[in-house]
Amino acid sequence: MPLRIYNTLTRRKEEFVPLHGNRVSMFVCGITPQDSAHVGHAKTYVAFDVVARYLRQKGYAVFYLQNVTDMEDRIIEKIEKTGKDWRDIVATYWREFQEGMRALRCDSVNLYARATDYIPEIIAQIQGLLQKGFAYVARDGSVYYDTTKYTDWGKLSGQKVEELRPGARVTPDPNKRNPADFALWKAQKPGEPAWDSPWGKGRPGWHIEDTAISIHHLGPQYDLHGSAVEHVFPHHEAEIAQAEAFTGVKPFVRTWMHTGMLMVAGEEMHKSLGNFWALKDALKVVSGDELRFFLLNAQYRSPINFTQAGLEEASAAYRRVRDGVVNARAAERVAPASGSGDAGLKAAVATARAGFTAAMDDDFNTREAIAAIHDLVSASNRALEAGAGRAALHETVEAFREFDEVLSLFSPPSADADRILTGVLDFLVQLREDARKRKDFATSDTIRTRLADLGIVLEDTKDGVRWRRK
RNA sequence: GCCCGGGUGACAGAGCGGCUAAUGUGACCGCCUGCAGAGCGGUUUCUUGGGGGUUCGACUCCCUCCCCGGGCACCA
Repeated sequence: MPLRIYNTLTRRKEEFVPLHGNRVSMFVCGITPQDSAHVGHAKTYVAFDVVARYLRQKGYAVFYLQNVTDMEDRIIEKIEKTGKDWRDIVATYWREFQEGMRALRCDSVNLYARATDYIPEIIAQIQGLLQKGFAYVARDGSVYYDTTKYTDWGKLSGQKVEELRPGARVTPDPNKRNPADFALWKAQKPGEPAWDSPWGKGRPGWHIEDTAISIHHLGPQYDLHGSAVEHVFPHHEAEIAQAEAFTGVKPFVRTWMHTGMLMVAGEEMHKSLGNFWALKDALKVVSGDELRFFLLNAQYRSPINFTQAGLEEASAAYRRVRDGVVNARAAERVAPASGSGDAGLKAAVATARAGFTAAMDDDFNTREAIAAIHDLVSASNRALEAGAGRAALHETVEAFREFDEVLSLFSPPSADADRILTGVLDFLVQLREDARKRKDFATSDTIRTRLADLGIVLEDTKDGVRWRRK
């Protein structure tokens, strides 16, 4: 079955066909490290992590590029507020972002490209736009894109220039010829970090780094560009205008993907609303795996409401799935050759695989994919009660592994650590079993209590004792 | 005002032209159990925002109204 992706450019789900054979180039707008990353960032990057993983599982050679806006207005504001060097600000929040990404298992990006490492490419692109007449130099040495010269302006967002309300949220820059124009290069103001350019000292505008970086690495046309919906206009509109004017190749990007917003208690998350959730604070309330599950428990284009109740529900559902997987793995180790639950379990594996693939092929519907996993967990639990054989359990465990290759929710963090832990626990479980046989419940309960304190839960079943992380 | 999304059981959230409308959470009952936990079985609740239309048939397509979220020129 072909993979279909909702393309913001055409407002339809389209069959995904890469430009160059099985190679896929994808670019996702990265962060500006000027403050703590928040749960909204997490939602977007978890979504695209899964996109990259699924494409790779389908056999595509994916190059996933993400930029880092390490010089921008908000960083300058931060300099003014804190008096710190911009490099320190960037380094601090970048480290924090990476820690967050690690906790969320987002590790599929091939290259994080920093804007300030691409000043020559940015300048070259601005020069090209000036030569082709799509840009002009203002009196202060800033360079602006002339949106009146670009006839496709608005094709991504469906906006018409004349219907927009200039200054609805931001005061128009007086240097611009038209309010729609946007800065390609910003002239230095006293004390600001700056780089040399043909127009004097200054720094890149917000939109130009993305096209300079992505065209440099991915070429004048590529497969996927992702970000959150809030960026459709003006940011992505500006990118299209820059790239297509500069290279003459249309469309700049074949498929534009946009994630839905994260809301807090039904409202947009904003510092000013006092409902801001930094990723690092959220990770104090839930584990990275639980948060990842929570975020994937909705299709990526849907908005998600970040609430305590929602998190608790996701944690409960997450544990059910994880424990089901852990129990199937444990049972496989000790399973007999065959069992009465085998036929049903094998059928359930086939159904779950088909369901998972169909869901993911339909615009990365992780919610439905998770439903398929739930079904297999139920079937596996049932089979465990009825008695399941090694082969059927192996297939089940293998299916879970395949699903986890994409969703990355419950694979153990380290195979080696897991092996040692398994050995130690097997030993303790044996000691406890001996005590129970002697009816020495004081000893057996002490072992269980102490392990529980350490976050390991022991469960007695008719097939023996199972353990799992709390 | 204009441009996008969306409104489905107690809650979260799929399905988007045709079988009793997934799945999970919650609640309740039962089974299992030294105790506990998890699991299993069962029950609980939706005719799909309102109205109109197309069709043999619509949650699913079209029109209209209401409501919610996002964007409207430097937010992932």
